[in-house]
Amino acid sequence: MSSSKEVTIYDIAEALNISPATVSRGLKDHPGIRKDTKKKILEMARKMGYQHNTFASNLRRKSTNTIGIIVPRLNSYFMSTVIAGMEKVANENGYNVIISQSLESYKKEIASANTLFNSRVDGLIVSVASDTPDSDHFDMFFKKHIPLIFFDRVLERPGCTTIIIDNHRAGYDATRHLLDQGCRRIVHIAGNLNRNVYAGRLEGYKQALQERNIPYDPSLVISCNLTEQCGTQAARQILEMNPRPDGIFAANDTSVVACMRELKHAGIEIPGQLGVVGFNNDPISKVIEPNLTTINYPGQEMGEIAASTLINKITKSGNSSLDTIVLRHELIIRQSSLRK
Amino acid sequence: MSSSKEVTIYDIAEALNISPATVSRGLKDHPGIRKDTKKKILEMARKMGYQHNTFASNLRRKSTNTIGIIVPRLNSYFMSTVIAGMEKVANENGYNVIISQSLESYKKEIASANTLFNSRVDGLIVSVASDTPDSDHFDMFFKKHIPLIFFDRVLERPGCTTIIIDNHRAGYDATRHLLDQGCRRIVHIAGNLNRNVYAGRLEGYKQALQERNIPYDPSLVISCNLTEQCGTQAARQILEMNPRPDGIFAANDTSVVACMRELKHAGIEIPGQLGVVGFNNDPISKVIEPNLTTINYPGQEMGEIAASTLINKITKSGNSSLDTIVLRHELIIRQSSLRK
DNA sequence: TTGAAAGCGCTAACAA
DNA sequence: TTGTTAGCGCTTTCAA
Repeated sequence: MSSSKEVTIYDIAEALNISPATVSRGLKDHPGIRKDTKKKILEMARKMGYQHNTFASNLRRKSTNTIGIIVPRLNSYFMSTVIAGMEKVANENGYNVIISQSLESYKKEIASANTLFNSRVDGLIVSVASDTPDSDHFDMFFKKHIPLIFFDRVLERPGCTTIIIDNHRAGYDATRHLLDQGCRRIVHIAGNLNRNVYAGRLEGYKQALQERNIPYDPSLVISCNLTEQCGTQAARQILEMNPRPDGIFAANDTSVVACMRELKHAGIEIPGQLGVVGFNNDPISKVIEPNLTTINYPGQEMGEIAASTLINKITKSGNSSLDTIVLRHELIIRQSSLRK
Repeated sequence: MSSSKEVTIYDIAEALNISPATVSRGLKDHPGIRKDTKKKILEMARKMGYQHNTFASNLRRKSTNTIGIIVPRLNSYFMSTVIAGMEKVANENGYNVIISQSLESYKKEIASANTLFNSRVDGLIVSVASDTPDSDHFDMFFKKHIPLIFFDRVLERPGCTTIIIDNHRAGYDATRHLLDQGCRRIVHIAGNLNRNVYAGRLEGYKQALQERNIPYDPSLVISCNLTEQCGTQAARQILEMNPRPDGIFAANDTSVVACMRELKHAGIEIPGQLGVVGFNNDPISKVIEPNLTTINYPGQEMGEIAASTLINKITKSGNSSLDTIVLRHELIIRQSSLRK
């Protein structure tokens, strides 16, 4: 495809009348090479337009300095900050990243895992799709002792570090806040309950109710895929409920924002008739009116920690004892929930 | 790092008592290999846990079947649909993609370009950062005849296909619509005017004004980085203007949504006192109240076309005559601009 | 501090 | 239809 030939270390070696081995060493920061030799090599390399050949190097070294990332989707504020954090730490440590979206599909996640495996990534960071049933498709990584880290939407897998927030506690905090605001019939819009994040939030919801001696009513839990459509539909269900709920705690902002829109259309007053709390602190939460009370958690930091933990595992291949890293979250109170 | 040895085609060859070359051919869809031989090979490969070594293959073939993508940011709805489209087409054609965010920084864009160049991508798709002054950092790609395609935020560069919408026309449509709604003093919130997309939208704005014999007033153009902060600040500027503007056309939704919030806080009625049109049809445009009139354009399709055009260039390395591909856009009218 | 030489795993030209 | 063989460009061990 390319017309001009590639410049190799052999060409440099020849031009300088030294050996390729020396050139190879000079191009890196190999200890035990004379300073002026190194300078000569670097200069000549620049002059000749030398370009390091990653493949040859990877092939030889059997390591790629590349980290694979698989996420459900890129298009949320949360995810993009997570990935920015990962890229930052990775680059600082001389790693590249390959990003792959599963688009919430188990099938595509398998394909991504295979591709990244074949690309010989040195490590993998994953947040799983909503319908991923198990972690079998990552077996190949475990077999080859390629470190794998889950974040946010994690799977249980021994020896596999996970980075999460305390979803149970966050769900509790959110629900508790609604209760404190006088809500008694609180709908929970949940995601796929096979996912830790959504199961945890639901458990927190239950616990908060229990503490106030409010019986758990499964008919108030609407489990869906947390899309806009799902939120709209949830609103319709809520409107049909009798007696009408007086609160909503949703497992993400996107769905509940759509839900609020629909409810407002139907003439429901928020927070007057119905207090609302979301999850994620998506920028949208500051746009919807009334502004949405929501749970914030640190995406960038989560990404940075995931990447640095992974790189640690890659380099010190001894098994670290760290199994679960839990980051802080916080309830951000805005108007949508303030009934007092 | 990995403990177990890799299975190579030699191992398979040995196990089957055939030559490595045959194994290599069997593993692909090489024409002229007996069906049962091929079947044998594939079975044995599976049994032995063979894994294709991309590096060796790339090294040998001097091509990577990988496409590089550089974009300013991942976290917009538009960008994530673009990338989904690219991934789709790429995968269908046996290509992988490597995505890199410039985070709107020229410096980081250079770094990304270098990395992708060293990764020997077969082609590159770019939407440039807002402060990128020229395309010199892509020279290496041109020199090696590695096809490069710009989309959305493009640079002028002969021989380089660009995929865009008609920003001039879109800006015209948006402004024209506001004029039709009776606006006379229209503020334009613009991005960096060195970028084609923002320059074009401004030109369209000017043309629409001219057609109605409204003199162009530069003090009504607020050029910024189109972030939320920028929108908020724009609102403050607008509030100080005397006489007060009666319309806003913004080059993206994010900024103008923040701007609307601030204006509403200040008691301005939208669209009554001030009609608003955004750009992008971000999901947020359906959340803000009143819902935002905006320009929609097809992200997924743009991504698909970019990828397929690029792959075409890679494979048929003859220079296609296509220079610019212009996709359709449409004005989506919602309440924020309806003053009649 | 430098050099010689082997080989990472694969592919493709050529031969059979 | 299959096999032989020669590298792709780099790193690294061992020797000097």
